[in-house]
Amino acid sequence: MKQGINAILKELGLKETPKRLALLEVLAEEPGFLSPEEIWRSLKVRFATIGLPTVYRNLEDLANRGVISTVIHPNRQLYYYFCTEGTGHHHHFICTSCRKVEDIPECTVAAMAGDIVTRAGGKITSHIVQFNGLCGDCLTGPDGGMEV
Amino acid sequence: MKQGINAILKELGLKETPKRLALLEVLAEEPGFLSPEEIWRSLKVRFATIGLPTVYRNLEDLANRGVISTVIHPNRQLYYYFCTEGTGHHHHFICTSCRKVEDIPECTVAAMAGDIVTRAGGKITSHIVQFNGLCGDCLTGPDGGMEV
DNA sequence: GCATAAATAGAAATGATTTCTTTTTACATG
DNA sequence: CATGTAAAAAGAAATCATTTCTATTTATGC
Repeated sequence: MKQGINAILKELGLKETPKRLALLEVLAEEPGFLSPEEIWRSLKVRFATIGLPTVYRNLEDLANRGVISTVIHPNRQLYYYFCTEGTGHHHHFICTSCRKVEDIPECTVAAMAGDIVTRAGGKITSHIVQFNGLCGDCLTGPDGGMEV
Repeated sequence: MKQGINAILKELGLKETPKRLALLEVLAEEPGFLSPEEIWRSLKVRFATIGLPTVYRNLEDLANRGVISTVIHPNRQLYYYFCTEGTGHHHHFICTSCRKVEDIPECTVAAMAGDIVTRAGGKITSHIVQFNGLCGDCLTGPDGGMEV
């Protein structure tokens, strides 16, 4: 597994720093999602000095490159998860109690809910389905997609 | 329209305060989504004294009761939108440029994207599809769904 | 080994959101 | 119409996740 991570970092042009590797190990060993602060606390056991900004920076970098994935919690905090499904874009079902993460195959939204319950046997309390982008006017208009 | 709002508030057991009514008017007249602070600035024109906490409190109350809906922006801020579709649960396509909000009917996720582009003529840059809930273990386990 | 760009520490700033306490107000009731 | 009461609001302050900044350190190619 460590070989795999090394190779991934090399591919992405990221340096193999001890802290970055440790951060990935922490995430890889955790079955559920973790908050930046939790990861930081875990890393402080191994490293006398490690700053929270370092954790945030690495998490953001790795998420942007698709190595790890983000979890939007109902409490609006950001959590991170090492997804074994690889870097392909897909969706998740998270348990807000034990933090387990299950992959969701593509299917009808309504059917998705039913499918999740069938396979995981749980209960869905809420879901977020939202598409972001530029509408036709903004795509072709004079200001051509300026972010607000 | 004002009659409608009055009736809605009465139904929900909310008092018809001038500021709450004005807040709803601001949202109703706005075609896109607004941030709490933008709403606050708009209301300060009409009210010499109105606190930002008042705006936050009202927005949260109204959203919890389904009168207005929330928009999760990629920047992780919370925006609000007066949805003319009524209180039924459905999904949105938001334009991050002009803030237009379009309703999404239920259909396949992949098809949804295509459908949105067909009807709105825009470009989808990202989307969030995430189900939240309790997995089977947590639902039936000893701690029976304690939130983490 | 050395140069260099990337990565980090540590402190500080940011900024959305919430909390707290006191005062005001809507409205049901008499 | 007066009034008691619980909801609503003001205003100030706190919270807290996240980001920014500058100086220092480190991984890696040559």
